[in-house]
Amino acid sequence: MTTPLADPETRLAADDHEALRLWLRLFTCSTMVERAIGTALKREFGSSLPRFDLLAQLERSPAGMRLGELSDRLLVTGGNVTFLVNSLEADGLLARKRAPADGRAWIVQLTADGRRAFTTMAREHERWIARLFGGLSARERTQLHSLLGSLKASLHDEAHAP
Amino acid sequence: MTTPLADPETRLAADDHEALRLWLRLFTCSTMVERAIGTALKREFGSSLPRFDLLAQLERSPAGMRLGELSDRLLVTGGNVTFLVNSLEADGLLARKRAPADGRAWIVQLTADGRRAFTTMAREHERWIARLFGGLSARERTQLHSLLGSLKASLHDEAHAP
DNA sequence: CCCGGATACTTGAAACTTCAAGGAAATGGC
DNA sequence: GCCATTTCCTTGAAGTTTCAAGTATCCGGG
Repeated sequence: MTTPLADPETRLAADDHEALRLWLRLFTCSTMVERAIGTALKREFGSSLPRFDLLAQLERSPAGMRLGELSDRLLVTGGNVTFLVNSLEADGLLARKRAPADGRAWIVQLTADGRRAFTTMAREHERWIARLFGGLSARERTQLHSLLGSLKASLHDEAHAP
Repeated sequence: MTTPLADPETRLAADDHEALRLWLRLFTCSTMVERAIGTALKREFGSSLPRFDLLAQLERSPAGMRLGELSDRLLVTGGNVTFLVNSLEADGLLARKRAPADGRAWIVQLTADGRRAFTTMAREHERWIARLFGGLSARERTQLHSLLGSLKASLHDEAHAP
């Protein structure tokens, strides 16, 4: 029997499988953390990860943010942002106001209640995250952060390439 | 000015933020890949990532698989598996049969159509994955795979700890 | 000014997901 | 054997997300 595993085609297939396993593992880790955090947010605060993430974006933007920008940052569709903003607005955690120079756009901004609610959740949230990633050493976390940075940059290029 | 950044409390807070940034990056990478693959699956085959993932599990288990096992592997609830299996069964891609020694359980298995459909999609899927992760060097992919392996193991411990 | 095309957001339908409750079957102690 | 408990799956309601289509507004060229 010859050495079938060394020919280019087979090697390419092997590379593909290797990337596939990498993706599967990335997906699993992300899902496990998502579920842990989502469950805890619901249990402790009756909230959810998407709601928390949206509030987190607003908290970083004291001047407020357009729905479209939220859509870009949260990596979800515009319709979903509308849904989430409506819900959070109904709960009094954020407020819409008209964009100054654009009659089509809205600016959303945390209310005092929203800031308070987010701060409370964020404190616990950080503890959960620190615990979930505490199984890795500081060095491992740094390496992982760096590698994911490269991946993110290359994914971004990829998305703008076609 | 003293060295406020070195006291234990501040250091802990800094660690928390560091873990938070790591989580944010992990989440972003995972979401970007998910959306790229999901969009392509819908565009090319009118399918979706959850459906593809379920078929992928079955393809690895020629003898078939219980719904509960699918639930564990896909990291989704039982109700969700029932929904997906019903849908894929209606499309003729998989078949239910009774579990031999357990009257409560079902075994689901790919049909010939299901295997054919999965194979077609999987070929393209691997290309997309290879392309999405192609921005990393082989060495980077290996390192990332290894670090995510550690994270996954520690998350698993964490989930069984309380 | 006005029109065609882009942009910002909303809407409604369908897909997906979770949760809680429930039916049927297995399991273990007695 | 029998009953309490657990396990496996299904169901129905509620919530979330996407997609495609629609409305209103802005922008640039004529």
